[in-house]
Amino acid sequence: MASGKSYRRRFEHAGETECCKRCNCKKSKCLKLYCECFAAGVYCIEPCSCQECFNKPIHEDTVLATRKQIESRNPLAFALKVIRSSDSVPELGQEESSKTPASARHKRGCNCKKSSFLKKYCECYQGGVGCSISCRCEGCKNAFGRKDGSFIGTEAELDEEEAEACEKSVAEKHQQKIEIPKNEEQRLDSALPTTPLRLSRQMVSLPFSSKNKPLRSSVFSIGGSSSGLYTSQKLGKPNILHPESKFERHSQTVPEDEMPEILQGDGSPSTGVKTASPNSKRVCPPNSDFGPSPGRRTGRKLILQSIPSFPSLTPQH
DNA sequence: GAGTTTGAAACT
DNA sequence: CAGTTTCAAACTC
Repeated sequence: MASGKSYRRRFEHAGETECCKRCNCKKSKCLKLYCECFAAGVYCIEPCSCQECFNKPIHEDTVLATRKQIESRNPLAFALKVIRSSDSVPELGQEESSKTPASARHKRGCNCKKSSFLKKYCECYQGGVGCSISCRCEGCKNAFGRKDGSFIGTEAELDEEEAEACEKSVAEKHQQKIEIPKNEEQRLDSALPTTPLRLSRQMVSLPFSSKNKPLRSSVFSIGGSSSGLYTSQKLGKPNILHPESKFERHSQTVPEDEMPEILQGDGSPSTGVKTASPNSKRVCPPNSDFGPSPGRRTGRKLILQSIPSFPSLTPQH
């Protein structure tokens, strides 16, 4: 019920974004990071409202080339936006749901000036992680951790001067409107202040520390990876990702039963399952239809390249 | 649904 | 590296 609704809300976005991304690009041709699909490493699909889209299997060459270019400039461009800190998850896979340490941090940090971490404009907010030193945000009200490292709860924040300033303008206007969404708040409640908004399971990144096997990517490829991932089989070595990024990738989120599209740039030749359908039309994961089943961890995200591992088998439940 | 706001990405 | 422009999402009305 109530929670269900909130959940839904959240998932509505998440669903679109993660499951079947639907962009509305008009000028970027979906070949820039502006495009959510492209940024996520997936091809645009029917639901997208983009125009002059080049982010399609048909233009694979272009897509991969562009990706390469972007990555050459910023290797982390396609990496997860949120990464985990070192002391994160000692053991996840068991019950991370309630204890996800939000040591996760936004990769590059945000530069918010007006949203004060209170709106989705903030990438940290979107990722549900705390701001870090890398952030240059002003008046940050991130409850999961401010850039200076203070994770204090809301109380302290409010007192902060900077927050005050910002808060003034913002809060004044929406006073009760903004603030962290209720459903999230609830979660926070029981969790540590640094707990991520909701990526408990969604973005959980697996620390490779675990013994998870390097994982058999075959599984993914077999399963249904056929969808829209960029598989670079054409480019001999599209392996855009270097060992370096591997780290990040490792911490990718765990694909749920339904994995949309994985970016397999790793180039595993063996897994050249790319577009399975002749039409290359990609459909959203079957059972999920973004359906936010309250009881299930809807978490499914696309994974870039090497898919890490799956904690055994979704012990969640 | 149209218009505004916002901050990342891209460009210079 | 910093400033500006471009862009599409988030948000508001």
